[in-house]
Order: sequence, then structure tokens, then C-alpha cells
Amino acid sequence: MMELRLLKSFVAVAEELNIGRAAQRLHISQPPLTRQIQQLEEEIGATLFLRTTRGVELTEAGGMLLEEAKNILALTELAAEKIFKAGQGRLGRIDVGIFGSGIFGTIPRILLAYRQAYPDVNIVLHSMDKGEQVAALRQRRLTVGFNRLLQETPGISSEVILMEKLYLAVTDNHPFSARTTVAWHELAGQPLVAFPSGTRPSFIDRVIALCKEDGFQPWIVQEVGDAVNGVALVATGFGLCIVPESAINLKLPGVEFRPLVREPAAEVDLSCIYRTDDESPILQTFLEIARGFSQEAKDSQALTVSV
Amino acid sequence: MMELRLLKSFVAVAEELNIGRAAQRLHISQPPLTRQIQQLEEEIGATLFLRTTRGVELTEAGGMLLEEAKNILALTELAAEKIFKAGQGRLGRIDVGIFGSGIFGTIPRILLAYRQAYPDVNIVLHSMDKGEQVAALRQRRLTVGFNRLLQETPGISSEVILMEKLYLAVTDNHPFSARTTVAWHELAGQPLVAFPSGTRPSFIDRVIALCKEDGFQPWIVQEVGDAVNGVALVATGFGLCIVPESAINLKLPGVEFRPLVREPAAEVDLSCIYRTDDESPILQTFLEIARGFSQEAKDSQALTVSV
DNA sequence: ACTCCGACATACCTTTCCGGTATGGCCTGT
DNA sequence: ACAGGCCATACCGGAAAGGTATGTCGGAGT
Repeated sequence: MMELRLLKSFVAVAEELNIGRAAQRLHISQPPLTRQIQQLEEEIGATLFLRTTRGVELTEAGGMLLEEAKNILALTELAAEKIFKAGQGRLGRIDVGIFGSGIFGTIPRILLAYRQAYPDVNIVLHSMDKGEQVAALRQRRLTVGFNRLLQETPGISSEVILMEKLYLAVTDNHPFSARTTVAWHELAGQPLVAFPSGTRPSFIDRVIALCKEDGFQPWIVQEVGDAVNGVALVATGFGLCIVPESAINLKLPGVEFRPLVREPAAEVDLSCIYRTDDESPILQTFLEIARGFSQEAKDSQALTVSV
Repeated sequence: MMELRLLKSFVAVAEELNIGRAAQRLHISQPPLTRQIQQLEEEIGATLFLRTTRGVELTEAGGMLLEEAKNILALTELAAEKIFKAGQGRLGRIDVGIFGSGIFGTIPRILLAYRQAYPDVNIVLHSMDKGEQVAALRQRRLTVGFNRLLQETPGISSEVILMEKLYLAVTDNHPFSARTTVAWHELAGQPLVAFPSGTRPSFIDRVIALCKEDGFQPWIVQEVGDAVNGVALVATGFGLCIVPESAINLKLPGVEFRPLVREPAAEVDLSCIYRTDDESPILQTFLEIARGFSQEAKDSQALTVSV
């Protein structure tokens, strides 16, 4: 069925125009090469070489085959290389689910690091909430998702990347803006903008739980979709808004962020979710990069403590 | 080195997603196919299938390879077919040398018939005189040439396609134009336009030889490059012009053609020339078609005689 | 919970095919 | 006429491909 070995031999002969020399180049002896050419000619049903007394010369059909064969051989080599890279997770496509305000903070840094480590992997971002992410993972429309406050789901694994401290967004004319920090219990009686309004339980439930632990009920004046909208409402004077650390990169005029102090610390997780049975190299390499950030976060924390 | 056999097996498995069924399709048993897939995976260095309990499924790398492999297999099949056709002379390129007035008469009919029989062969015409044709044949810039009155040339073979009777081109006010035929010996003393002026011996020498046989010397008043120019000069009143039969298709106002009668017949050959050592199918098939015209000419002649 | 079935993997054998050595035949250039 | 190249052929040994029998594992059904 015209194996590539025959094509490779053919190319060698066609380029050397001398079976003996071509055989040397191929590190075999001359007679087998003669047979290979004969076999190729028989399989194709065309004479490829004219045997002369000082070697061989290409027929027209042989000349055409030379071009085709070179092309085919190059294609197979490229393909082999490509598939090898793909097998190592260095090539392909990864679909990443992010939530509304996930485009700030650590997630873009992870994505950037991944892109630099695996430049040939196409990163496709999909904005979807927790429930949608789980569904999309199951349908393989997503490779990995970022989210918070995940609960056990069959077939889906989750991994905490890092814990983010909580901050308070205040307007610059609010008394709290004169302070360097705000204590959690001081939130009692303050008008709060809460988010998100999507799949429960979510960030808002975490906030409510922390308040309950400290013996008060938060005064929620408005619910919005995500941190961006929440901070936007703060800017227009609706009230205060509790956000994870990543959201403090969100600069809006007249809005400032103050750390919320609490014992134990008021934190929320940032986690990855993925299909438990997905062992694809693309996912594995991505998780490795993400775990690197997890480690980095711990390191910087240790540094802070030791200083 | 990743033989096509492995790729073919891979495609079968990737399409069936079941090694056993794929083996049936390939008319081999299951264990060798399993080994082939293992071998392919090892050679490429990537996992191509995930083995599940109800068959196999493609990894991402495997999915990519499926596309590549299909492409490569299709290319090789197309290539094999193409080369096979080329080997039969049904595909490729033929360079045909023609002389100045060769574009009339039989040559275009031969070319047309060849084009219809072998539509995938590119016919490239080159206008050149006898000497140029021989040189171009030697340099392989020409596959075949048409010419007349060829003499033995080492390395070059010639074959007479047909004999053409000679005609006389006269103006419609010349006394000969009132006749149905003109006898050869009547040319004595008539002003003649002769051609061609290129490589000798040529058509003009044939004319001179025939006159000499009949005991007179032709009165040549002008030499021109080819039959077209010769007939053109006839139209302007320079004199008469002897042309081969094919040139009577050349309609010019005020010019008429009359058969020249002589015993034996005044004829000139139309021949093919080609490299003696050229056994390429393209040339052979072309010669077959051309010989067909040779036969056809004899048939019609026989018909004329019998009627 | 146990068994059975389906699917891939492994072991082992047979055959085919591939490459190596030796040699023959043909042409060319001296 | 002879020697040197070069391709083709004959024959042999070993590697590799395919076949049969069997193992192993996971899931479905009773």
C-alpha cells in the first residue's frame, strides 16, 4: 500500500540519481534499495526511473512523484511533531470558565503565566456563573472553571488556588475612608450592596454567614450581578460593598478600599473546577501553573508574617 | 518511522472507536491492531486513545492526528493515482514544435484529436524552424516536432505522417485561374515566390529538385519565410507560389489554388521528429494519435482511387 | 454480591518481508 | 580488449507482522 519507507527511499534515489549512493545515504545496501524501487514502481503502476549505464534518471512520472513524495513526507513529519506537542499539553485549546468579576486579580495573572509557558495553546475564555460552569464542564465545552465557594459535585473536582482577604469599598467622603482598616463588626447597621445574584450558595452567603458568626445581620440594600456593578453602586452612593481582594484593582473615581479586620480572617476562596476523569495533558499543565500561584500566595504570606 | 499502515489502522480505530470492529474492517484480527496502535503511540510519543470499558475514545492529540492522518492518506492516494496516469501518458505536458505555416491543415487536427484523447496533458506549442527543432529536442525543450523533408540525424527519429500534394497559388486574373489543374512543366518560365528561407534543405529545395527532374530551372523572383508570406505576395501580384495542400485553407482575397499535376505526383511529406531514446508514454501516445492520421490519409486516398 | 459479557492486553507461534552478501550482466572509457 | 561502475538477481538469515488462545478488567444484570 505504498509505505512511507518506499517514498523515502524513492526521494533518496531521485535526489542522488544513483541507487548505490542513495543506499549509502539510507544506510542500507544497494540490492534492497533496487527492490524497493521496483516494488514502488509495481505498486503505482508506472516507471519512475530510466536505468542508464551511469545511474538512473527520472521519468516524467518520477519527477511528479518526487514533488508529491517530498510534500507527503514533510507533512507526516510535521504532523508527528504536532501530535507529540499536543500529547504533552503544549499545543491545542483550553476553554476556561470565569465568573463576572474574575477578570481582575489573580486569574489574569494565571492565564498570562500559562500563555507564556505554553504559547501554542489557544486560551478561550467563557464568562459563566457557577451552575453554567458545571454544566459546561460535563458537556466538555469547558476544560476548567474558576469560581468560589464550591460544594461537592459528583464527577467534578475542585481545588483551592488561594484564599483572598475581604475588603470594603467606600466612598471617599464616608467616615471609614479616613481609616486604614475597618473591623468586621463595624459593618453592622451599614447599608450594603451585595452580589452575586446567580447560583447559590455564593459570595453573598459567605458574607451573611460571617456576620451571623459575629452576632449581627447585614443590612443589604441592593443585590447586583457582580463586583463590578457592586463597586459602581458604591460610587453612586448606594452604600458600602464587601469585595474580595482581587476587586481592589477596580479603580472607580471616589471609591476607595479598606481592609476588613476580623479574627479569624474574613476570607473567600478562589478555586479551580474540572472534570475528575479528565487526565488530558492540557488540563494537567494548566493546573500545575495554577498551583504555582497557590504556592506563591503562601510564600508571600509567610514573608509578610516573618517581616 | 510511522508507516502509512499504522496511520490507516489508526483512522479505522478512531472512526470505529472500537479496536475489534476496526480490525474486522481492516480484515485483520484484533491483537495485531492493538499492537499497531501501541506502536504508533510509542513512535509519536503521545497517548492517542483512552481505553474505556466499552471501547476506546480519542484524546485531544488523537483527535488532531485523525485529521492529519486522513489528509495524509488522501494525499498519498491522489498522488498514486496521478503518477499512475502520468505513467500512462494521460497526464503531463507535451512541447510540440511547429513550423511557420504548420498551423494550417493536418497539424491542428492532430493536436485537437490528441487533446480530446488525453485532456489532462498540457499541449505547449513552439514555433521554430527545422534546425531549432532538432536542437530543442536534444535539450529536451521539445517532446516532438513537425516538419518536412527531414534527413537522417543521429539521435533523432522521424516518421512520415502523410504526403501532401502540391498546389499552385495564383491570382484570379491569371490565365491559370481559369483552369481546373496546372501541369508541373507549365511552371517553367513563370515567376515564383519561394519559401522557406530557414534551415536547408527544405520545401524550396524539393520544388527545385522536381523542376530539375522535368528538365527546367524554376524562376524564383522572391524568397519569403513561410507559406503565409508567400501567398500574401501572390495576392500583391509578385507571381505564383507552390504550396503544400495544407496551405489551401489560407484564404486571401484574389488568390486561388489549383492542383499541380505531375507524374509521379508532386508531393511533400509532413513528418514528426523526436528523440530516438525517448520512450516516455507522453510521446508514444502522441505518436499513436499522429499515426492514426497517417492511416486516415491512406484510407481516403484508397477511397478516391476506387471511386 | 456474584456472575457473565464485552473489550483491550498479553503470550506464543507461524509466516512474511526486509536487509545482507555474493554474483551476474551491461555499458563505457581507456 | 579489458577494467571499472552500476543496476539486477539469487539466496540466506533475522526481524517484524499477523493469527490463535488466553488473560484481565470493568460494568451490567440477576
